[in-house]
Amino acid sequence: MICNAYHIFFKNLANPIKTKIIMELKEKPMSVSELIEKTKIEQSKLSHALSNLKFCKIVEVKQKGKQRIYSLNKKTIIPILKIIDKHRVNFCPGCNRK
Amino acid sequence: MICNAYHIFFKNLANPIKTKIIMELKEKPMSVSELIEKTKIEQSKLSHALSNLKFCKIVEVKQKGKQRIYSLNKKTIIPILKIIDKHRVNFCPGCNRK
DNA sequence: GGATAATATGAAACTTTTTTCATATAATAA
DNA sequence: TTATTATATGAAAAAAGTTTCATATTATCC
Repeated sequence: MICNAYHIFFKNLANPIKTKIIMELKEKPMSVSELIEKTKIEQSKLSHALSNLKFCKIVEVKQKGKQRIYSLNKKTIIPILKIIDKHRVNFCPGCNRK
Repeated sequence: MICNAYHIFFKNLANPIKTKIIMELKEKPMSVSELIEKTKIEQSKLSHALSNLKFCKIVEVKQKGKQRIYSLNKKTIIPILKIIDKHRVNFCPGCNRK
């Protein structure tokens, strides 16, 4: 997997688990255990997902003792989420319901 | 399929055929036959792809005689593509090679 | 109305992603 | 240096997405 095409990057956003992680990390950097607790996503699944997100530099990691603290690349992700929010309001009015 | 989650929208961008279509429509609105000619994507494949893009309002269609003219929702898509271009320059320097 | 051109659709086959599960690794504490 | 906690990894199974192919639809021209 090489991140040299748009679609590789977007695969990370095209998956509900990965967007859930992103939403959580939007709040603050977190260790994996904290993410597990907040998202209720199973450990190994989370780990696989984080590994993809890291690959495309959507998140980055720092070691802190036994823990790894993941943080969001806000510079890229926040503006994208904003565009989608707008898109839904403007073009998918029916789509905003749960 | 309901477009009420980020990841549904992004599925459209997470696929090389769909991004190819987007790149083509960035230039100008086009009929399906014109898209076939430019992209060399097979008719039915193109049609399926366009149907998803349309669903999420990434493209829209207008009938013109027998033809259907597809056009890109530039308001949403152009800014997103720009963000990714920046992202690659800033965070994935190794990823820009073909 | 029938023929033709342009595009869409449905379903099965195929491919790619995700999930699961068992196990590995790495850091710290005892 | 062993035990424990935190996280990662690989591979097979399961699920989801894409392709293919045959056929349907729709608009126009005759």
